Amino acid sequence: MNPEGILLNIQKHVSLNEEEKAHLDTLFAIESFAKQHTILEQGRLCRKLFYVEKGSLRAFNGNQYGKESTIMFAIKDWWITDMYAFTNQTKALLSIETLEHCLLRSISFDVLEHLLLTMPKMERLFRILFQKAYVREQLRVLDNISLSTEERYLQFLSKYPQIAKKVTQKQIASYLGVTPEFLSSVKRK
Amino acid sequence: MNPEGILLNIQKHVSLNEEEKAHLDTLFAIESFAKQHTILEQGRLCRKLFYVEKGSLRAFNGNQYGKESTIMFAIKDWWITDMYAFTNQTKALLSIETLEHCLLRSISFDVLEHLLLTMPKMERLFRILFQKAYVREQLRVLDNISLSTEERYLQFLSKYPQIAKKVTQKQIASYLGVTPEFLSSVKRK
DNA sequence: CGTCTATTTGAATGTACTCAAAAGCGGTGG
DNA sequence: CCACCGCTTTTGAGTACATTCAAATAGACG
Repeated sequence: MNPEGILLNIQKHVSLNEEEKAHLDTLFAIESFAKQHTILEQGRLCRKLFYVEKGSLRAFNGNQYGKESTIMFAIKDWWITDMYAFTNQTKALLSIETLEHCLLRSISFDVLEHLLLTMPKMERLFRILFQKAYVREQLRVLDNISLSTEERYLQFLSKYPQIAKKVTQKQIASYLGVTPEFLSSVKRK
Repeated sequence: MNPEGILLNIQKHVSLNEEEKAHLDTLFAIESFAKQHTILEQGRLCRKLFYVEKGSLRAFNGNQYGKESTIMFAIKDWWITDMYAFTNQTKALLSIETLEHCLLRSISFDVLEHLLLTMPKMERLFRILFQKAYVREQLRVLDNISLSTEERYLQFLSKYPQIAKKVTQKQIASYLGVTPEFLSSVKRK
């Protein structure tokens, strides 16, 4: 059991005894992926929820013209999946790719559903995580509808400096919802 | 106990026995507000979470120049608060006002926290609600960064036809993040 | 009926995109 | 270690999208 990994992170929100830790450790599979690997492809069934122990990823939607919109980045200690498709067990709206070598923990929909029903602490954990995730997305919506591109860019840099270091300008542009050319001209300002 | 109200809605997600229903019914206060009443004012402490039994509301952020950005509307069976400020028990980023006469059920932060700790079914309920809310906001972010104003307007109409009937053009514009003048010209198309 | 606000319209300006091309940069192979 | 390749980033010109401001029109409400 990695003392720096998923178990320690879970314990930031709920307490676990040794038995529970051992049990959870068996439920989350360990998966390792090379840089530039697509772990979920848009259109496919989304079966797993991932926790990032090492590395970084990007979730994005591609439209019919090839334009990509980045929904989220994930780095160490973040959870990532296409939550819409995972929740409804339907075709993914998003693709998720590694930006570097990644060490992930994964849990399938069925195993998670069973875990939630049998371990109230996990309902609490995910209630807390989803509550924070909801607040985060709502604040991003507020940024999107109320701030200028320049303000949103600066906000992104100050809010996620660790992510900003790992991703390209083009990927940040697709997260902000502008073209790379325009983001470049905003920086020039 | 209103058979059409909050208890029935909760039971769409978790089962409740008579005792639990009676208990919950006492925890959610009944509040009635006139049209155009501000139930939460930006800058004030956000103490309560509301459930809408009747009526409709709007949550919005006003900036220093008086420009308003609408974060959400709520109609019958929706929950509403400034979730950021409620979660952290800090000053509200949002104001919430009634759009018509409203009948609400409310629960304070402290009572809810205690309820979550003592009644696992409520952790499950709110886990489910926050999960859906997270997905909804994430899809809205995707719309915001990937669609044109016209597409987002049509999406809003088809996704929330009941809301569209109750709100002004100006309020829809502030939800989409454009000026009322521009929304008007988009409709003219 | 009169007042207040929402909606529409239009002109002028600023913001953002498209397309094309040049410049920068990292990785790979010779 | 250097040269080349592919991709990212920058730059610029032309066009489309969106805002501001002002004024006219339409609707809602007391």
